[in-house]
Amino acid sequence: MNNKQELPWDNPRFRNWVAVARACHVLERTLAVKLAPLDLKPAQLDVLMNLYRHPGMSQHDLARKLLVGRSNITMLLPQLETRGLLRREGDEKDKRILRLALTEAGEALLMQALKVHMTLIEKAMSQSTPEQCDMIGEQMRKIYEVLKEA
Amino acid sequence: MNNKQELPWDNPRFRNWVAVARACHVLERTLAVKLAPLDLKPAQLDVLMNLYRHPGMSQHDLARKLLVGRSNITMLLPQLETRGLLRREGDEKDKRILRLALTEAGEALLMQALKVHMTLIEKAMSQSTPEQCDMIGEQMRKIYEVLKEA
DNA sequence: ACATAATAGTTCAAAGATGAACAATAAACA
DNA sequence: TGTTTATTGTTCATCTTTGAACTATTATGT
Repeated sequence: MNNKQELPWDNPRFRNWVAVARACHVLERTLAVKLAPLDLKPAQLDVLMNLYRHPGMSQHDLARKLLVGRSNITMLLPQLETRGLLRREGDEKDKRILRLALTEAGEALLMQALKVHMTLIEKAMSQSTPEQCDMIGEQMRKIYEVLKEA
Repeated sequence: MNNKQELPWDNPRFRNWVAVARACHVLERTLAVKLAPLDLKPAQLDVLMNLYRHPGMSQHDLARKLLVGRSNITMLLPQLETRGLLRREGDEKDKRILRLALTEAGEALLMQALKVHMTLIEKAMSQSTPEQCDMIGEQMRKIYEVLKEA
């Protein structure tokens, strides 16, 4: 009964992934701090970003994009809608669907927030050469594809 | 009044970091699902892993390692202690400190959980060559160092 | 057409995370 | 020594996140 399997910490893949997770975590926390002056949380920024790129999205689409439950979206949107950052209007053909879009104010705030986000990411990714950076992105997209339907 | 700054999505660093964040997110969610049979959450697994590698840690040390608040640890530990997975005993010299260590049961459960975790990470990181994998880890450790004191 | 199944969004209760205020203890320093 | 400052862990109120149950609407199949 020897359950001394090869310990994960000796495995490069394991150690390297842990580094990825830690970098992600610390960047997320830092982003939260930097966004505080705009009264915006990372999750809310994610919403604004997706609506900017995909106006007319449904809540269900948004939830899938953000990898969260639909109820999360339901709880998240009213905060932003009350602040006049986005609009929700029912679809003509399918009365179940609410189509989402940014307002002028939402777009303006997004631009400010993106500056903050971009600055932070620049600080992080400028550690790597452009080639390294692209390679990292490429591998991560592969990982996403492999795991998303698992 | 042209606030059409260069859009982040055109910036490789931005797009590639987004890929990192997405990969992290989906792996974390998948891990949560795979750990469910063991009645263990990713956050709890993080605790067990750290206690295995650093027995005798204080709660404060643990919180710093996990990048969370001390109160978070206070809320997290009783669940595991009640299940007999870890011990908390006061330090002799400094009566403020509680020293943490895994029990036999805790170590056994950790080994099972690590198998699950490792399988998942293998699946993710086997997309990359060993060289790519090491490079990714190296860059991520740099990012962590740059951001952790920001 | 009609019954059944699937989908979009909401509600609600439970669990998690966060930060400020607090008690106990230790360290620093006059 | 005695006073002040720091540190450790806890408590508590608040905010998020989550998943299951629910309503309303559309799609499917007979």
